[in-house]
Order: sequence, then C-alpha cells, then structure tokens
Amino acid sequence: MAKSRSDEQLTYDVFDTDMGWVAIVGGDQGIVRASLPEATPETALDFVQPEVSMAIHSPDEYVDARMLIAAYCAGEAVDLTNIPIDTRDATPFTRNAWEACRSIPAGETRSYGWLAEQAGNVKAARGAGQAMARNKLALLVPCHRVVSSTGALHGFGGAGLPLKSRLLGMEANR
DNA sequence: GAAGAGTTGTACT
DNA sequence: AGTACAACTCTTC
Repeated sequence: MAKSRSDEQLTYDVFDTDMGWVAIVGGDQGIVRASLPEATPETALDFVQPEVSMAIHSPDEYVDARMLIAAYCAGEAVDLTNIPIDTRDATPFTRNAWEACRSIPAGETRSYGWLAEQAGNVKAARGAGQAMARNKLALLVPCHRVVSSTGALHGFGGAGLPLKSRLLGMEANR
C-alpha cells in the first residue's frame, strides 16, 4: 500500500450486457468506479469520468468482474460481492454504508434507517442516503435495494430510478 | 394521506 | 472551520 493513488495507474474496461453497456474502472485495490448499463459504450464511459480519462483499456484485468456483471444483468444469481472494490474516496461512514448495502441479499430490500444503523448511527438515514448518492460502484453496491421506510423507491436522483426499479423487478421475479 | 420538524453525514467555500 | 445541501425518518395535523 505504499504506492499513492495519484501514482497508481488505473485501468478500465467496457463491455456489453443484456441490459446495456457497462464500464468499470479499477486500480490496484479493486474497482474504483463502475457505470450503470447504458445504451452505448460511449455513454457508459462518460459515466465513469474523469477516472477513465487517466485509465488504460485493460479488459484482461477485469475478465472476472465482466463475467459476473454480465451474468447479473442477464438475470443470473451471481455474487457481485466477489468483486474487490476500492473505497478510497469514501469516508468511514460511507464505506460502512456501502458495505452494509452489499450485504443485502438479492431480491430483498432494506430501509435507509437499517443501512444507517449498520453504518453506525441509526439517525443518519439521511447521511446514508447521501452515501448511496455518492456511490460510484453502481451495480457492485446494490443501492437499488435500499428503499425508504415506507417501501417506496425514494429519490434515486435522476435517470437511475427506472433502471433500479427494473433491477428490483428482475431480482424479485428471480 | 399530507405537511412540518429533527438529526446526522458529506461536500463545498 | 463554517455553511449549505441531501437518495431520510418520525411526529403531528
């Protein structure tokens, strides 16, 4: 770990899945940033900027992650938790929230309050939500399984909502 | 069912 | 260091 992040060479890969193109950017510690399934590889790569700008295309590094993500997008029951992730930019609370989020079983949903409790503070549900908002690992951290206390898909800022609803439907149907 | 107040964490200035 | 913002939850009308 002696090597600094700035001195580290990032690598990326982009591939097509059943739901669209997914781009992933990783470092020495693991995946640093991942995109949601997009219509075109260009959009997917745009999603992982600016990290991808200083990364080189190394599909050989992520053949394992590619297979898992592709299988997941195809509806297969795979464990995305096997993919190593690097939470360098995350604060302890955020990292803990992401870790708790990965702990949620497929097809199940948890509330932000539960997530906050796992992260350390029960009343930090709002902060937990923000941690998900800052989540750069997209599919690797199944933030779509986190819903509001009432069970409704709250927030999920922007165009991610339809996709997450789709993912939930897929997992539930599975 | 809808609206308002309260807490905690993160990001930015 | 301080201020503003946020993908929440709970209590009350």
